[in-house]
Amino acid sequence: MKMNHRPLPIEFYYQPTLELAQSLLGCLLIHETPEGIAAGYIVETEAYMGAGDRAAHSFGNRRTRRTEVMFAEPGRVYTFVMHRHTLVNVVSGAVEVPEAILIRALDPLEGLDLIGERRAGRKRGEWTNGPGKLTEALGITMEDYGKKFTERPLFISSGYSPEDISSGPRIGIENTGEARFRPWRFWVTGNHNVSK
DNA sequence: CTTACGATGTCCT
DNA sequence: GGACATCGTAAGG
Repeated sequence: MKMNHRPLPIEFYYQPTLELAQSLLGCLLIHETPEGIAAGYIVETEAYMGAGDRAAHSFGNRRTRRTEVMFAEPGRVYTFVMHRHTLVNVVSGAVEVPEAILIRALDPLEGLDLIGERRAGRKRGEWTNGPGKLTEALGITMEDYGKKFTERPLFISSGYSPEDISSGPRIGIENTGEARFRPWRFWVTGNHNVSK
C-alpha cells in the first residue's frame, strides 16, 4: 500500500483550466503531517473561470486578501473557509488570470486509520465525499493558503487514468445567474465518493 | 466597529 | 427536503 509518491511538476498546471480540472481526476492528493500521511484519489472537481464567471470569488477581477493567490501562477493552494469548513482549490490560469479548481471529493487510499480518526463518528462512505469533508480528512487548513502543490507536505501526484469522465452544473451556486448552468463540474463516472 | 453572507455539513422529519 | 450552526471575509459607516 505504501507507495513512493512524488509531486507532479509545475508544467502539469500549465494547461487550460477546463482541461486541468479533468486531468486532476484520478490524481492523488497527499498531505504529510506530524500525525502521519493521508491521501486519496481526486474523483470530483469544479472549475471557477475567473473574471467572467459570476460564481467565482474573483469575478470582475475582484482582488482581496482572500482572492490574492488566485492571481498567482498555477499550482498554488487556495484555501478558504465556508461556514466552519475549509475548502481547497488548485490555482490555475496564468499569472494575473484568477482561475481555480475546487477539489470536491476523494477516494481514500492511504492513512485510512488517520482519516477515520479525523472523521470520527462518520461512516466510511462519508469520509471524503464533499469539499469540506475531505479537508478535514486530510488535515488541510488555512495554514496551507498560498503553498505549492508541487512541494511537500501538501502535494499532488499522478494516480490512475479514469475510464470515463462525466460533467454537469456546479453545486451550491444557485444565486449566480447564468453561471449556475455552466457544466464546469467534473467527476469520475460511477464513482460512489462523488458528493451529493 | 458593525453587519451580512456564503463554492457546506449534519441532523431532523 | 428543510432548518440551522457558526465564522472568516468583505464592505460600508
